[in-house]
Amino acid sequence: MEMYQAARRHFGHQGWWPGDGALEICIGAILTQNTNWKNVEKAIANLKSAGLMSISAIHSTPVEKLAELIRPTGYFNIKARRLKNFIKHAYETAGDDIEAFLDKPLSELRAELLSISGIGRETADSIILYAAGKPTFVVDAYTYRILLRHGLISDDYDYEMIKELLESSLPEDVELFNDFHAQFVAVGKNYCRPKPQCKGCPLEYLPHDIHAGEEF
DNA sequence: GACCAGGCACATC
DNA sequence: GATGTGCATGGT
Repeated sequence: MEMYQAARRHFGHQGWWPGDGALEICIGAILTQNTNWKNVEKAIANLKSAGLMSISAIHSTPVEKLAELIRPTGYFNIKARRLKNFIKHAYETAGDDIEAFLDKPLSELRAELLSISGIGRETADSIILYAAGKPTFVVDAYTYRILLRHGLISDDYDYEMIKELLESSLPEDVELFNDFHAQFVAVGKNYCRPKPQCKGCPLEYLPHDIHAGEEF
């Protein structure tokens, strides 16, 4: 919590997800896999201008055409398939109604998303938190790196362990989970690079010797 | 030119 | 279960 407050003082409220509507958030979550968000924005703009911002429209579009439109995100062939997989599942279970698709208990939705090829844990949690508005903590490469550098986890922590640590250390609150993850990304982009460049990091005064599992 | 970016599935041991 | 590899564009 202390870490969140320090970041928030520096960056302010982030107001994520940068996207418009639940379906666009789901699409963005898939397209941003291992990819800069700027490239995702271009791809989403391409989809929009092609009139492909509904489940049914994407469902009836050939995967080759989707691949061409999302080219800027990299991995475009595989991501086109992943997007189709997600859309096919949503279409078959909820038709054109993304809200209806997302409207189910968190654990059920998570299991369903994870069963789709191309939706892993981070993508599933991003969809659950930012599109469905349910309290799950999104762990990403920045989260791992920042917690590691602060000695809050060891390098053998996997995704579920980090998620558990954060969720058990914080009040279960959608707004908090939402903005905290956004703060992790803001800190990570600006200060916590793979090659350490921690100068000026708003978290740098925080103690680095706290042991994992303790409140912070 | 090297390195990085809000991962994931699959092969192999 | 852990480790390695392919996927690919665009910015610094």
